[in-house]
Amino acid sequence: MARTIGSHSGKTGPRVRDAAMHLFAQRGFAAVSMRQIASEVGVQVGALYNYFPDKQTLLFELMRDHMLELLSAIHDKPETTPSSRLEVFVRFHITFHHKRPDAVFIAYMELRNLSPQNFEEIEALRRRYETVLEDILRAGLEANEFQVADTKITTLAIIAMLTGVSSWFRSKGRLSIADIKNQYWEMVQKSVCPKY
Amino acid sequence: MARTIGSHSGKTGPRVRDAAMHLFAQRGFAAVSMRQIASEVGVQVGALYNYFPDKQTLLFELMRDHMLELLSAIHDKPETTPSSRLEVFVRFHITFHHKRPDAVFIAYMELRNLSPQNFEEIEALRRRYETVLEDILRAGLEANEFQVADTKITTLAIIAMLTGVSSWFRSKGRLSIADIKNQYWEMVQKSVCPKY
DNA sequence: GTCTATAGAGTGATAGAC
DNA sequence: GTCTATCACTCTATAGAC
Repeated sequence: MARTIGSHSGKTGPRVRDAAMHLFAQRGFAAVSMRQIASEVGVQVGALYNYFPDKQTLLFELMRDHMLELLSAIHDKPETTPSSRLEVFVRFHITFHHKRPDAVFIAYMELRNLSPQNFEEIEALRRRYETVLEDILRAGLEANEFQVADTKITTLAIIAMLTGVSSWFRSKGRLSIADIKNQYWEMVQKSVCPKY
Repeated sequence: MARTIGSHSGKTGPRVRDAAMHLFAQRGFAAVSMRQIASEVGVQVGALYNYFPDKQTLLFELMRDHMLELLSAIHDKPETTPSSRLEVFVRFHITFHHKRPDAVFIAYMELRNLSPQNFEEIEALRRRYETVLEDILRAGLEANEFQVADTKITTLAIIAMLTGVSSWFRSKGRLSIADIKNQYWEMVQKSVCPKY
């Protein structure tokens, strides 16, 4: 939309981030120009540089904020049973990612467009998240509630499976997100169960 | 490498494809220029256009050939037991994808850089592959060998889990690809098992 | 089949007016 | 805080020489 000249009460920053998030998710970081972002927001390209020093930093901040939100939203309760902790994790992961399809897509697809230093920072956050799940699996292993050959591999396998939901789930589809959560929880539960 | 002037016995085509595959996988389609591909091969940019009409077609052909190879390599045997067919599928998927990390990466990451028409063609091939697994799950369900709530969801969940291996497996790592296959097969097997 | 040269458009980022 | 104008490149793709 065309805008008139002048200040607009400090709302441009969030609007730029929203527009960038959406465009990056849809077309990819490298394929989106600063002019396209500006046009989506309704400002000229020069105005964008009031909110970040360059395009790389914009990408980094979107990814970092997403990971920090993820980490601050997961609340594992080590005092409960491993099986219950695992169920909470599975349902949380699907819910959280389902609400932020653009951010999820960017976090998984644009890692290679980060500068080496920014990449390291995002990777560290991702590893922290994986550790939450791995701790649950280890606790279940020690309590003989789970049977897994290798907690690290199982962690990566479960996260890959759960995150995959974002790539195909459409809310107009045959199944509700509640159905999906139930089914994924059943699959995960069985996959870590001791063989009978 | 610098090259001298003249023809080079028809080997440039494959070399261009290899270079493009590697560069696209590493940096992303949109971030790689025709000049970078030419430089990697050791020719000037104009020479590339002897082998494809434009950059979009180059990407499409890489993806299409990968999917066709995948489809021609999977040999499901409907006359054997569902459990055996599933094991063959799991091991095949990991093996095939493990041997072609660049092609796998491109096939999953660059879908949005395809023109709508090319996208449809690749999607159709991907669905054909998914159907192989879904048929196995349906057979197992009918034979009461498997218990799955929804064969379509389970198909997508298993493929996401298996394909995830490519994103973290490094041959120098702690576990061999044979270990990985065994562990993934155990997880998949348990996840579709009837509850005891 | 490959080269050089170039057309024509687009890129990220900055300077200075308002 | 946003605008306009611009710098200095880079991009894909093509034409025509060899």
